Amino acid sequence: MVRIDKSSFNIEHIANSGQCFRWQRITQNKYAFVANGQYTEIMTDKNDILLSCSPSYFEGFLKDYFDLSTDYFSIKSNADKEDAYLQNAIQNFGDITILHQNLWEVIVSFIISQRKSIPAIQSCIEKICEKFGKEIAALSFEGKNITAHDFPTAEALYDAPIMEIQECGVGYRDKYIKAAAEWYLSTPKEMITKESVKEIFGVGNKVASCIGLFGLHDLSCCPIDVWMQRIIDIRYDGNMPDWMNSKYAGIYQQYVFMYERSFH
DNA sequence: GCCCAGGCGTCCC
DNA sequence: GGGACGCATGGG
Repeated sequence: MVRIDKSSFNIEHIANSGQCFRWQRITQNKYAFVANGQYTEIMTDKNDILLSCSPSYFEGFLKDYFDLSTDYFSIKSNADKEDAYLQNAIQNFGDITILHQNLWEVIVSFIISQRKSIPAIQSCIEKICEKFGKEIAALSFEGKNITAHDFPTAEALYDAPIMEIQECGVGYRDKYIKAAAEWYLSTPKEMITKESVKEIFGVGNKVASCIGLFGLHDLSCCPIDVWMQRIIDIRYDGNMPDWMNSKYAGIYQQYVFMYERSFH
């Protein structure tokens, strides 16, 4: 078990942020997620956060996954003080970090995300993992045996019959997923950029921007989805605010995304 | 049943 | 370059 300082981030906000789809609530203050081929439980305990893993796993993977080395405090302090809407978003959701997720998982997840609600995306991805992902075993905080499924590899989805992918509720995106697997397996890793992912059939500007932000950790990426468009139209009177073109646009976008959704 | 969801490809101008 | 349209499916 690992105990860390809570002040850096809010697990409930991260779980509901729409950047990751495999964080599931177990109880009031406890979540579980699968990342890096491992099942981990995470919970709040007074002023700390507890993790159901070894210290070496935390140092070797989770510390980076949670993006604990980025200085979010200064990024938030540098946000435009004149922009009341952005400041309110930071006040309410500024405890979200941008996770370092697996690139392949992000590509597939955001291909699926198009024209789907977040709960629908989550259940869809869970079905894909159960069907094509390797089974993994782990222990809960209480020492109970847990079985979960890793996110499927590109090879697994490349080999999967398209009908079986379709059975996971992906709808017309089945062919996009196949195309992504083929592209990913045939493209050298160092050639993958927020621009080059648009070569994938089914990946446009918005999904590419999400891949850049969540999969490549390019914090300047600012995905313009229906919510951002609504915010530009309603909160900024049709004019794109400066922060959307700033170095840390992706982080501010995340806070604003959550803030605006909290009103609906 | 109805509406909409962290869009995209295609067609047309 | 931009606007209209169809798209599979599931949650609320």
